[in-house]
Amino acid sequence: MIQNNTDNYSSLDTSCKTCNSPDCLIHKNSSILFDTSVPQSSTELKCKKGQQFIMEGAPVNGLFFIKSGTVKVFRTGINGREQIVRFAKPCEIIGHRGFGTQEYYSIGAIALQDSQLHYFSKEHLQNILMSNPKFTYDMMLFYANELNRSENKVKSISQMTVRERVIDTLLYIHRKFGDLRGYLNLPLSRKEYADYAGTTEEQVIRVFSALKKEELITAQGKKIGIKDLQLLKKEISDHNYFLDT
DNA sequence: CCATTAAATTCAA
DNA sequence: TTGAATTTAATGG
Repeated sequence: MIQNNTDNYSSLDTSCKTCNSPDCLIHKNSSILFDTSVPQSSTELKCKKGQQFIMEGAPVNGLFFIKSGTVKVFRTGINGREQIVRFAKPCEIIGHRGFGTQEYYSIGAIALQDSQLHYFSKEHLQNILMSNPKFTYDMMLFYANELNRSENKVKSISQMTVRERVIDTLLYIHRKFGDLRGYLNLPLSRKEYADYAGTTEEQVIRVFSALKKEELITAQGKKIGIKDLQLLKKEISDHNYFLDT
């Protein structure tokens, strides 16, 4: 049973080969980003599963870009409750919120799997942003998307029922990470679903059980399968509409 | 929310 | 590969 592609870790190269996405911000602009004439324009780091690479309150020195693996971005509330802001996959940027004016991160980030990250210093990026409209435009699109999603999330948390928020979370994971052999391609604990949906673990379990009984999803352990995407979508769209990414 | 049990994962031999 | 140890899910108070 050791046939899974767990990780091809060894192949390190600065050109981002693993990523073929034409939409990838870094890929599209790799020639400037990895400018070899600028010393230490980027550094690569590996991050083990469960390792936190952004601490809340730490000073912002640059941006992270995910090369491989997945990451959760969260904010800690007053009573220690964790609010997961988003899940990020390869080609995405982490830590951009504090980029411009803010001095300290208001979020933390933890690798959900062993991950490889690129780190770009603030200075290097600022230079590029000033001189390269194409890159700046791509960044702006990224920010716009993030803002859109973030506004949407506020709405969903304030207006939707627990059940709807859990379904919304499932759909979000499904859209973003897809499924593999019928299961969502991202193993998350119930707690993590809860932290994203803004509920408790128990509530998530309850909703999952109900959905299982209604044959809308299947679940064994952390493997969640979407059985009836259309019905789930329908249930959400009654109250709300949702958007991508 | 907490305690209990069932189930699943990890780890080491 | 197996099963003991640890972690995680599920249920009921």
